[in-house]
Amino acid sequence: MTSRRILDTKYRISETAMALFLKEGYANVTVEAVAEASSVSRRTVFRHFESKDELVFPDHTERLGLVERCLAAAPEGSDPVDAVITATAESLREFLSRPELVLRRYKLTRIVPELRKREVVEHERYVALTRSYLRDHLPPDAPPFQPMALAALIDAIHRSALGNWVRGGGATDPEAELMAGMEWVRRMVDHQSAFSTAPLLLAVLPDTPQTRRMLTSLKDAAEELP
Amino acid sequence: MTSRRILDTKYRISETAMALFLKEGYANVTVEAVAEASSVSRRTVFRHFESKDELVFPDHTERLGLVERCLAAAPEGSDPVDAVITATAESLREFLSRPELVLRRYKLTRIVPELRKREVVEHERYVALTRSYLRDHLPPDAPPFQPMALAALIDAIHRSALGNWVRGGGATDPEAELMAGMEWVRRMVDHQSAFSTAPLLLAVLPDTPQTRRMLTSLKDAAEELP
DNA sequence: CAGTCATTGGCACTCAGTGCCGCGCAGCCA
DNA sequence: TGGCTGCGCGGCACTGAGTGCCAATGACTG
Repeated sequence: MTSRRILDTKYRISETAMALFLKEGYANVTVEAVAEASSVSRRTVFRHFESKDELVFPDHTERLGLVERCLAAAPEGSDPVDAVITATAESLREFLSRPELVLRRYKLTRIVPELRKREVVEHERYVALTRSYLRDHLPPDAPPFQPMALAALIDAIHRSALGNWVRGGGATDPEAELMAGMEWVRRMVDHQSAFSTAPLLLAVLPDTPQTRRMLTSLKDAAEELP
Repeated sequence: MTSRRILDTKYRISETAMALFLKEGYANVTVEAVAEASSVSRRTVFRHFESKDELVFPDHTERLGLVERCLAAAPEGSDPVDAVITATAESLREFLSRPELVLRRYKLTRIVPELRKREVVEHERYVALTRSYLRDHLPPDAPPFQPMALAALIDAIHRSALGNWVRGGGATDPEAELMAGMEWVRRMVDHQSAFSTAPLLLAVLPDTPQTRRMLTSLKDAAEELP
């Protein structure tokens, strides 16, 4: 286990680094300068961070562990897609618990291509986790691309909700957006499986105002289902 | 326009580099060594490639241009999702036109984390392209996460098909897999939009052998539609 | 033949990242 | 109190990626 004291200095270094990057530009700030501003040696910076760009993502490995624990804690027989959705919601909550960090990071990643690349790689680590979980827990008769597709889909919605929140300066409700998106996913997956396995009963009706009204009530009723 | 002569030396350097990386290990090969083995100077290597890891992805910028042209060539009123699917299929075909490059790259990216990261970043450039296209061409009443979600989904299926092909040593039919996955996407999206906009007509029927048979024929008929 | 553009080579320089060693400062035991 | 141990840190030297600058070579044009 990593001690609290180490985590403190790690976050301290990260904060001074991000402040410097924002003020002077990422390329214009050497690791040496970060070390000086943080009152540590250059060698110590590289003990806490693998590389210069990681200075902007001090929380990521922690969050990855959180998601891993979430997935492992899911009950045995439960729906794997639900488990991934829950873990994603947890990850989003964790993100929102450090709003200043997320907002400053956003500013940096929009400006500095190097950091944007790193952000993409970090997200991939997270997607890889959920993907392998889905691979292990999805029914074996599912199409082979489903684990990869669903993991990418869920991550995209996660990023979209978080992105809208950050772009809006904190005005939106990202957890609600996430849940709305996840409903979309759930419904799509359910529709899919309904057509392949469940006993669906269909009929063609004349297109009259009456039948249209019936359709509308059916649609409304369907959307209110759990 | 880049001249053919430049492209030739570029690919020549890339090939000798990949051979060296496979033989001696990525970290053990300096750019200096690549330059020597390619009979060019170190400076020239860095004129053709931005960085050492780009040596393994000499075709990527080309392919990105291909996708861009494909999307731009899509007819005005056509379905944007179809346009993206077509462009993705084109990109896959382009991939398959260099099987040796793809297979060697796969070996490298599985072994070398650095190169895997770079691969992820390269894919993100492609997803960003389709995402922004979808953002511009999807109907404005679509959910805000749809561009991001669909782009991620389509790319995931693309990667899955290509990945299965590479892992299988060239045994599978990636274009068929791609199309199957895209059918899945299309059906999911259509179900979704059918429920929200199109005049769908539904009725509940008694669950009898007759109605079940009718359902089966309906389902088969629906799957044969373009 | 002179001039221009494109491609390359060579050189020097910055800086990220690593290995190694020694120091200081806890805590722990006698 | 004194010695022992382990962890976190600083200092230093070194490799190698990536860049800027200028000169040289070669092809193409008027």
